Parts: sequence; structure tokens; C-alpha cells
Amino acid sequence: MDQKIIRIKDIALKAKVSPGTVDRVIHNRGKVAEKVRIRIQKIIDESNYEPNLMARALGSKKQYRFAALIPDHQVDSYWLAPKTGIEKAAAELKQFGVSVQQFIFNPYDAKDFVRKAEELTAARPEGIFLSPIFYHEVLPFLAQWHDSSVPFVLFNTEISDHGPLSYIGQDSYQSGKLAGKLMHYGQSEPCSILIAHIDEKIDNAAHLLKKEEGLRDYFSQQQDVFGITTIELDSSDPEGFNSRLADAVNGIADLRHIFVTTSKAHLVAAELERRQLGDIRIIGYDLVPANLHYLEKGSIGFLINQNPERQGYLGIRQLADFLVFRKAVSKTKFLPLDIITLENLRYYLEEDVMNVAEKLA
Amino acid sequence: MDQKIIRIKDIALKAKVSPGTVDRVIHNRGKVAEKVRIRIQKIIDESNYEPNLMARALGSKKQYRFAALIPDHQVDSYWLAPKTGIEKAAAELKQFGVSVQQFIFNPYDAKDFVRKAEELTAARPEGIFLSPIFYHEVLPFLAQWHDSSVPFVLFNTEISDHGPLSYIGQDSYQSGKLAGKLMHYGQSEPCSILIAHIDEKIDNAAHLLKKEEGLRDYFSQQQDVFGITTIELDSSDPEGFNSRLADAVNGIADLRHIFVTTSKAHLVAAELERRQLGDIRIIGYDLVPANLHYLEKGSIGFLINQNPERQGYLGIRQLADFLVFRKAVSKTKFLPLDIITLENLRYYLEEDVMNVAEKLA
DNA sequence: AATAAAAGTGTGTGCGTACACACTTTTATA
DNA sequence: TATAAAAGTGTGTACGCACACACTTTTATT
Repeated sequence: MDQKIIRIKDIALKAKVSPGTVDRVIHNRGKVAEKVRIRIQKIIDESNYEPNLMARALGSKKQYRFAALIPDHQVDSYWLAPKTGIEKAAAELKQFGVSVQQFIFNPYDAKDFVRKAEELTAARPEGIFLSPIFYHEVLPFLAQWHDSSVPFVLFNTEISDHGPLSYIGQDSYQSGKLAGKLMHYGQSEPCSILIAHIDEKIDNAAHLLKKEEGLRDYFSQQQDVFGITTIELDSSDPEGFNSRLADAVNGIADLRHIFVTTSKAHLVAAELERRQLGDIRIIGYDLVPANLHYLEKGSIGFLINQNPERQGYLGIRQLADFLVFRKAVSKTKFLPLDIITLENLRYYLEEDVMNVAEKLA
Repeated sequence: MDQKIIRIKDIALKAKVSPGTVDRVIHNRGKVAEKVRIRIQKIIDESNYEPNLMARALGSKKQYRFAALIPDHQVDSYWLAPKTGIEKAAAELKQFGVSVQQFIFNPYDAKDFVRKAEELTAARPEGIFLSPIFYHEVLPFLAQWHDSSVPFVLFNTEISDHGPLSYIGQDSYQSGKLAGKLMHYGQSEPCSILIAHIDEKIDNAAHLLKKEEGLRDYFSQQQDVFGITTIELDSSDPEGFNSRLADAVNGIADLRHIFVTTSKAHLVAAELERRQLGDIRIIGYDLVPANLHYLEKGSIGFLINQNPERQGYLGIRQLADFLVFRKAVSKTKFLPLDIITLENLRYYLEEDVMNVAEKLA
């Protein structure tokens, strides 16, 4: 059953060397005769030795400074959840010598993003976690961090091929497909569908396009033909927002569903309610309070949850796994696409149970 | 920012005693003058001292033996997931001196359950984790464990008021409601609905009734009137199974949805497929392979996931939190009711990231 | 008042690892 | 071949805590 645990001392005994030498092999500290190194390594492998992380953490006073670059949740409440996740992970990892410094930027201000990214870089953290929502602006930083070998983890918005340690987030394309499925399930005959991108500049937000693509692909695979229209809306101009939305709603024949690709479905719900257009169903993203309000009222049918808190948590964990626990980490981590409706909402609002020592496994 | 970490030694210094005395206060080992005890306790509280769990685990060679009483997954593949979760938790907790012994019983054999429960009791574990699927048979054991102060955690099937440390599982009633919502969403006009309880003795399985109740309540709150019928089926008698199902399907006018309250939706799907009744939609439970097969074919529309692996994981964790880490634990832990459909399935099949050190927080 | 028992307190070692340092052996250089 | 440098190896201490044990002071008993 439970074979006894192997320690460095045991390995040293078997290899007829001192624990110090085994330690050098384990940590590649050099200064070990090749012959001996091989002998020890072999014993390590065969005994499937697993270091005692408790003892390791105790004995090492190394400090790790991580930095997180995230949007201000006071500007957009969506970002509160990742922040919470980051802080949770930070609390857990504190005893392992990890500290996380947050750099908060205004999600509507690219210059602010650049400024904070510069501050972050100047702080010379050992690991970086960020949501690269400004595509063009972030690229030089990624290159710089990559050159100076500072690992960084991206979340929320995927950017390929710039050397991130990993990406944490949802599969946007597939989430669009999922939205399609939900609409289709509730729709016996063909109809028209509206896709609304709200408050994001499309050219800087590839993930919104992927959602759209997923939805369109879903319906193109169906036998029936659905009419699909796309609009972009900007809530900073309420009049324009409402009139453009009204134009779309009035102009599209047999419009039955609206797919909002951002966390702003509540804006659409509010306007439809005002116009008493209750028979148009809405599917949106994210459990922000305003959305929940309309979920409860029934005007939003489903929300797709992107697990934002978990994204924050896992991102920091990913850095720690790599730097502190020296585990291999996965390049991408797609979180489940949770389907949320009134009946199962409450169980997603309770904080999830999460924790540190999977590396013990 | 990061105030320095308080150690026992620091407290001892402040209280002008030795670390040993502080240790006695922390662990109630007695032998401390009341005056001194109060002085030390005050300093502990004020300094919000948090013990270093790494050092604690290192320094203590205490061993904890847990026992898990679960059905045989070779008889019903549903039970593989909790077993996996248990083993994951066990692997993580190994370094904290925890071992978990499994007692496997045949889920269709109450006598076997009793036998294994007796074996378990005889092994005198320090904590017990079980799925009490045989209501009548389990009660005496619960009483016995309660009397001898052995904490036990129930999962999958809720039994109130017999002194469990906690219950881990889904909210059956609410999951029935959720099934109702999903059916209703895909149903523009009133129709008939069939509820099928498969392979469970109803009198011993209150959770199935709760699911039924939830579904019925959902529809009774709607304006339209839906006809709802219930049947019980037993797959060990395939002929009877098929004929009874056929009778129901033929006998109910305008039957459009079947709600299978167990993990056996695939049996219904198979039979409907054989009879080419593709327009009846099925909602069932659990991501067992046979169900996934029909989910992919489209004959099952949605599966509600009860997070069985997580149930196993959290159950063992709950015991550890209570016994090893001496944390307060919640009486009930309802897991999210995940809605699974073809488009988001894959993200629930990937193993979840879980881990040990939330207690560090 | 002498002595035993009990209550209270301090000291020291070990848990498994990291890491600095001292020491020994081999190799390179003159 | 002497000697310095480099390579290789062993020893010891610290990390924060648990816990056994030794020791000191107080209280109870005769």
C-alpha cells in the first residue's frame, strides 16, 4: 500500500554519497563528478523520489515577486472577479514566499495601460500576469519580457505566438457555438438573430470575433437557415446606443434572439424592457450584478460564465507552479463554459473551493 | 504591505516566557498558569498569529487514517469519478500524514453494504466518507459512529439529522427545477413530460423524489399546463424495461420530453433510437460514457453534471480540514449544477484543477 | 517543617530540505 | 615535483513547529 517516503538522505545512503551531493544533483548546482551524478540520478528516478515541499518551503527563504496587470474593476465590474482570484492565490502562496503586486489600469485608456505596463516592467517582477486587452500596445512589452526571460501568463484575451508561459481563459469560438446551441434549442422554426458587440473596439478584440464566428458556424451547420446580423454598440453614447439598437430591432424581420458578446447584456435587456420587447431572448456573458438583475427578471435567458475569478486564481498559480514548484505547466488552460440560468445561478455565486497543493500529488 | 510573519518564538519573547509555554497555550496542553495563559492568549489574538502549516506538518509525525465507503464502479461506472476524486485528495494529503482506505460495496446489494460498513467500522478510522445509498441499512452505523465521535461526511445522497460532519452533493430539488427550465426553454407550447426513475428503489432514494418534485414545481409555476407522468424502470429486466417504456411513450399524448432522474438516460435514448422516436428530447444526469455517446448523437439534449469527482475530492478534504487543519467546516456543500451539452462538454471532461492549501489563506 | 506530589516552565532534538562553508581529491601550471 | 587552481564532496546550521524531557516552583500531606 503505502511504500515509505524517500528522502534525500535515503538516496544519499544508497548512492554512498553525502546528502549535499544529492542536493547538488537535484538542483543542478554543478560540482558533481559525472559518474556520480549519473549514479545518483538513476537512483532518484528509480525511487521516484518526490521532494517534501513543506520542508523545501521551510528551508528556503527565497522570495518571489509577481506582478499582475489588470483593468480597474471600478470602471468595469467584470474585473473584480479576477482580482479576487489573484488575491486568493496570493494569500495561499504567501507562506511560500510569493508576493503579488497589482498594477491597475483603465480599460478604456490605452495610454494608461502603457504607463502601468512600464511601471510594472520597472519593478522587475519575477513573473507577470496580465490581461492584454490592448493588442497593439501590449506587443512591445511581451517582446521585452520575453527577451529578458520573465515568464508571463495571459488571461481573458488570447494572443498567440509571443512566448507566453501560458494562456488562461475561455475558448471564445466554442462559447459562440454554445450560445448558438442554446438559442437553437429554444427555437423550433428559423428566425433572425442579432449579434451585439458592446464597448469593445473590434480590431483590438479578436475574441469577440471568435465568438461571432462560433455562433455563425453553429447555425451554418444547421439545415434551417437563420438570418444573422451584427452590430457594434458603444454605451458611452447612450443616445446612439439606444437608437442603433432600436434600428436593428425594428429593421430585422422576425428577430427572436440577441447574442451579446461582452458582459454588457444588461444594457440591451434594459432597453428592450423599456420598449416592452419581452419576447426577444438574450444570451450574454458573465455574472456581473447588472446581468443577474435581468436574469432574475427573466429578460436574459442564459449567461455564459467565463470563470473570471478562477482565471485570476489559476494565472497566479500557474506562475507559482513554474517558478516556485518548478512543475511543467500547460500552454493553454481553457476553463469550462458554464451555462448559467436562474435555477442554477446560486451555486456559481458561492466561492469555489480552490487551493495550493496539487503539486503535492 | 507585508507585515512580517509572527512566529511562536516572537510571541514567547513578547510574553516573556519560553516557546514551550506558548506551544502549550496554542494546543491546550494544560500545565500553564492561568495568569500566564491569558497573557499569552491575548498576545496571540492581537498579533493575529497564523501557524506555519509547513513547519507544523514537518514537525508532527501524527498519522490520520480515513475510510471511504463507496459503491463499486465496475458495477456502475458513475462511481468511478468520486473514487478518482478521493484518490486525488489522498495523494495531496499524503504528505500531511493522511491515508485513505477504500471499502467498496455492490450498489445493488444491501447486505454487501452492511458487510463492508462493518469492516470499515472494525478498522477504526479517524474519519469516514460515504455515500449512504441504503437508507435503512446505514442508520445504525451513523448512530454508532456518532456515539464514538468519529466524524463522517456524507455525499451524493443527503440524510439529515444524524450528526454528519457535513454533506457534499447536489441540490436535488433545484436540479429538478433546472431540468424543468431547460425543457421549458425549448418548448413553445404546452406538452406532456415523462419522468423516469431508473434502477433505484424509490423508497430508498429520496433524492430522486426531490428531483421529481423540483421539476413538477417548476411547471406548476408556469401559466401553461403541462402533463407530467412518472414511471419507474428496472434495467435488470430488459424486456419489462422496454415494454413499460413503450407503453408510456405510446400512451401519453403529445409526449415531447423525458426526464431521467438517474445516470441511465442512455438506456432510454437507446430504446427511443431503436424505435426511431427522435423528436422526443431527453434530459438526464452525469457524464458517464454511455450518456456521452447519445449526447454526441444528439438524442440526449442536456446532461446535468453532479460533479462526482469533486464530491469525492471535497469529502476527503472536508475531513482533513476538520481533523488535520482544525478548520471550521460547512455543514453542507452544494456543488454547482453544471449544464452540459455537446458544445461545452469537453471542458468538463478535463480534470479540474484542485488543491490543498486553501487553509493557508 | 520535611517531604512528596502536583503544577508550571524551559531546553533540546528532530522533521526534510537549502545552502554556506570547510575540507579533500584531482588536474593544470610552472 | 612542487604548488596553485579547480573540481568534487562532506558537514553543519537554519527554517518554524511539535513534543519529550528535565528542571523549578508551588501546593498538599504527614
